[in-house]
Amino acid sequence: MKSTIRDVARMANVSISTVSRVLNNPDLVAKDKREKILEAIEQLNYTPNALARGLIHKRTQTLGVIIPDISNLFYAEVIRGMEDSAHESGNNLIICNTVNDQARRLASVKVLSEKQIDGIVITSEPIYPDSYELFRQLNIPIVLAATHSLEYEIPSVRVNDEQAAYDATEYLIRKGHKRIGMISGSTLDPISGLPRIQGFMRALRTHGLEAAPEIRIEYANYHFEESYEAMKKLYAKFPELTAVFASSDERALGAISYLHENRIQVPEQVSVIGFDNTRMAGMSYPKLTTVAQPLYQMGFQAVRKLDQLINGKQLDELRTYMSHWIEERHSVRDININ
Amino acid sequence: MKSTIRDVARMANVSISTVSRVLNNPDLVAKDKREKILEAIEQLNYTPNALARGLIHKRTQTLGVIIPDISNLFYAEVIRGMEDSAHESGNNLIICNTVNDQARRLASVKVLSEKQIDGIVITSEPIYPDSYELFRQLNIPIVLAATHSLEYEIPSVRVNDEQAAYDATEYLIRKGHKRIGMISGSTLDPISGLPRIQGFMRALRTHGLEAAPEIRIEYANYHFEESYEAMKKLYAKFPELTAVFASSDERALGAISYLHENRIQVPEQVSVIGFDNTRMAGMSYPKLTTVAQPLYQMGFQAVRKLDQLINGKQLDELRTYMSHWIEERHSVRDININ
DNA sequence: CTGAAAGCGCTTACAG
DNA sequence: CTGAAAGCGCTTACAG
Repeated sequence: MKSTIRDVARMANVSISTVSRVLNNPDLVAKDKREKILEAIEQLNYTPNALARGLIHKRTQTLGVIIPDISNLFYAEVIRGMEDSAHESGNNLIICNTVNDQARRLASVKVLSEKQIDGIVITSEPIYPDSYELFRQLNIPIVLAATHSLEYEIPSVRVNDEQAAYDATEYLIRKGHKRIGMISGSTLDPISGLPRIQGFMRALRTHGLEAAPEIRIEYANYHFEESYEAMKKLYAKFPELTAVFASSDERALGAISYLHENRIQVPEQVSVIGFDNTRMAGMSYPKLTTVAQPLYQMGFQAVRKLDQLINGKQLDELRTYMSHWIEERHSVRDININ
Repeated sequence: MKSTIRDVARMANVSISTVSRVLNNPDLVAKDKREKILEAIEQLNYTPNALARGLIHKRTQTLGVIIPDISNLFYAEVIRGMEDSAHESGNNLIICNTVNDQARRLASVKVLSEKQIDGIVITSEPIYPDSYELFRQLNIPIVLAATHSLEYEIPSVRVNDEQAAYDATEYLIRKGHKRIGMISGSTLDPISGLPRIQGFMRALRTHGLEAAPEIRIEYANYHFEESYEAMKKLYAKFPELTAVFASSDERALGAISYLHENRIQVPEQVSVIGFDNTRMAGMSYPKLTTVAQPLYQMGFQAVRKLDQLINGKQLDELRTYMSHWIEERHSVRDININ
């Protein structure tokens, strides 16, 4: 059996109040008693029960994290950042994988709330009215990571997807490409879909190219296989293309796989730029040039922000946009050169 | 403020005992009261406080998971399996990333214990005496995933690494390879190191080939970059090799990267087989033939086993060895054929 | 400096 | 069927 504060008190011949004090405010306790108590604690291997503490303090030092699909490599670095940040602020993370299911998502939030976690970071999901209603009801601090909400006043940490997509496209244009295609998430997807499409098209227009989304864009969910198929279709309807902007690394690898299998050289014949800079990007062949999101930092900052929110600190800004950059590797060719 | 059982009782004009009963044993309560209480619960958006419950039941329905490096893609599928299993048995998972640091590992276990989690699954780590001592002291159910302990009686779920390495090597031999090299983890690593080396050498010997580890084996930690270097060294000292067994997918990709960059065709000139079957294996070029571990199932079963342990059920077996298989893709060439 | 008491939000015998 | 009481393991005014 685990020993309790009562056992310690008995062994040290003091009241439980005094034991509690040496734990929380040792200066208030006379030296001799303090030492005897410390010794008893040691002997009994006593550790305070965090449930009892939580009940009193209304704080559990535990945070919830909602993730749509934890097997997506995108989250590996994000979670690592969250973990480090949590560790730094003395918190633990309960991670809930919602399998992209709104019902399971709401259920998870409810359970987390029952467990009295101090706050939740929600990743990658758009915030629907029923979610927001639940958050309000539960009155629980929320931070969004890799997503945001313009309708609601919820703190968030993400990259400016529209601009990042613009930059990716412009990068290709600077490298001399004009016949650029895109493999994108659905237009209904407010994160890796719509804004990146908008950025893509804005860059084309800005540089005097026709956007022509019907022929330039092909859609795929975030899986490799579907992106492979999308590349196939894209190539079929737009065979003159010299470059592809894939709106995630996994999509880029799916595209590259199709190209390889059809003996189309990357980047000699077709250049590919990805998005995310997951760890895979550095392991593929050719190594993937990609729009880097600061994945670790996004996770780190999201938890940091949540911790500030919980502690009633003034947030520097409601919606934080972290900076992205182009991580140049070997999958894009500069056409100007030859 | 969150409403409590007291608020519900007041609104429904009953005692808190009765409210508690409709929550835990509704049949014991008269229908009219029950309905009134349910209504009050609805109105107040009442949800029971899991801390208070946990304090009484000595159960939190929360499990701890210790992971050495969560950014390692190996864990993506494992955690997904754990999550699904936990969800099935009504548990949540607190995930602790220990950054491969024994001090942080022990600290994590202590915090988890203070939070009264019901059990812990530990992944990939060898069990040192000080760990075991702590587990004993804390008297907390433990299950090992992707590792095991022969010294201690701790339940575990893993693959038979020695046999899996044997099979990988034999697979290469069957494909006509004799000059086979290996990129391995350290001999000190009891998981991805020693047993896989032993399996590798046993296969060579069984098939009448000299093991000659000094020239056949090069070492690398689990990172891509180091494996790239290892491949370079291996190739330098053993240039006649026609195949390499890399003891993880990431090591395999590092090796392939080196080969690509030096215009050595994979698999035409050198075949590569990996280990793990992480999601990357299907996304590389060429797609990686690899020894598949049932990652999702390992995670799922580990949590399942832990749940059984917690509920005092008889375990089917202390040490579960899950079956592996060779996932044939395109990185190994059959030399016999031409 | 220290102990007794009240209380955090629940559950569960015990009486009636 | 229902309520009062004790108790889970703590913390924190309050008195002394």
